[in-house]
Amino acid sequence: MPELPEVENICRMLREKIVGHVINKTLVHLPRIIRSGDINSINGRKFTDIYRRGKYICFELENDLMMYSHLRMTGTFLWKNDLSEAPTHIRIEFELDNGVLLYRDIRTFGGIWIIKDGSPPWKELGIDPFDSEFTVKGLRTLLGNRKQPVKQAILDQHLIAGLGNIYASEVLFTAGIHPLISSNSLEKPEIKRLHNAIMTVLSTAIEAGGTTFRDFQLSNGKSGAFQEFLKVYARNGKPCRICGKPIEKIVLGQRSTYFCTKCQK
DNA sequence: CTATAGACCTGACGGC
DNA sequence: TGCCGTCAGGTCTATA
Repeated sequence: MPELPEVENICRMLREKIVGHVINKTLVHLPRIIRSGDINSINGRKFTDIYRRGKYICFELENDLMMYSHLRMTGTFLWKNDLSEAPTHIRIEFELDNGVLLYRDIRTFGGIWIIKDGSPPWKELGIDPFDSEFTVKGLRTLLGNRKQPVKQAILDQHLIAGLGNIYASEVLFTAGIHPLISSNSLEKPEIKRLHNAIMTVLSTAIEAGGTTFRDFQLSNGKSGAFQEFLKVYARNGKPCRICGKPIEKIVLGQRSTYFCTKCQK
């Protein structure tokens, strides 16, 4: 499902379409997607901004009204000028004055929160890697407090918000760090490499339009391209792009984890 | 506090 | 063709 780069691309695409435009009508096909608030309270309101915090999408509307969304495994927002070719698995439709915003979600794990004058739906979301306060020193402090395997630590949204299962494996490969290494045993040079890898991998993935597996679609209905550049994720048994040794797959915290035993120590 | 398994869902794929 | 098990980009909750 969407991780930081995919969510960032969705926000960028939607910003051009929805900001400054009014929601005329909302159609809810699957009510349990709405986790809190009154969905109809957004009707007649204008979107004033859209941005991202970790993997959450934050839609800002007039009158201090916020709509938040988390896409979980299979959610996405699609933009259509009209519904002549309606996609499947549409759970919520937002009719704007200039087109239609669709919330699509196959497995229906995602959610939408409508919040008026209140706090966001998350509690204790970790630092976003693109926040200027995300520094090597800060990362060292975060990881120094955990003894769990570093792969699980960087997946923990309470520490860093945005990395998911694909990019966690990719980042550790780029940093040359073994996923099972205890988080608090990392030395300063490794933390620095890890910080650098997080920024490089995420930035590159964002520019590539994110990663597309199965039928994930960006808001323009298209796929990302980063799957072509993955170095370890879902490449078990295939040769490491650096040393040629077959990529290993293990299960860590019930999540598939991929790495090269030679390049990651 | 940690660590683990299960739950929430739908669909694609491989094996028999 | 069909049935069954496994797996999937995430996160929350219950249990030991």
